Amino acid sequence: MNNIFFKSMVLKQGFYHRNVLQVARDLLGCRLIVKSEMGMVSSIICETEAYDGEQDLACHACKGKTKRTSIMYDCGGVWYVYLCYGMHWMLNIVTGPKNYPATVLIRGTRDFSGPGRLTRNLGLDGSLHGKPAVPSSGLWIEDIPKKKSPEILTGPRIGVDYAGKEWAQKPYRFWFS
DNA sequence: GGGAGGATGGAT
DNA sequence: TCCATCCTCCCA
Repeated sequence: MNNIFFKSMVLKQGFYHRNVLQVARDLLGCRLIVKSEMGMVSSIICETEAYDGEQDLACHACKGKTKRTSIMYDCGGVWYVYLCYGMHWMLNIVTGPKNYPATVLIRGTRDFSGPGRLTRNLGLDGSLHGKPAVPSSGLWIEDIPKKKSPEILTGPRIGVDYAGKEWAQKPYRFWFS
């Protein structure tokens, strides 16, 4: 059965308090849900990237805690949204325990490819920054029971060559086959 | 206060 | 390959 209203479950905050690589994997196949005055829209997450702590030179927190990155030091389960190239909103979910800056970038869903187009099409922007991923915030994620585990592929993250060979090449991008 | 550059995407 | 477009961060 594919009855999402019957079987889907809002991801608990504890889901996000785990290792960022595990969260990035487990988010694949989950349903991202937006609720606004326009109604409710959802799409299955099919591509993510992990950014793992201050030692990760591709992670914004590699320069330490700043005004922009301070939200990454919160406990997992809140949205980290920032503007890229002056026009694209990037949607990330903070993961891990408090004071460990790690996030998962939601790069694409079944209906929208690319992190910039995803947010544009879903009408998401910086107003969500810092809010928790729960229904009352208007943006949250639900799990969908799967009959079998999907085959997950990994590869280097996109657009982070500046981070140096070691970190740019780590297989921190996850997507479906 | 200035300047460089960026977790993109669309046009050329 | 180029570039729109603007926020953040670093440096002076």
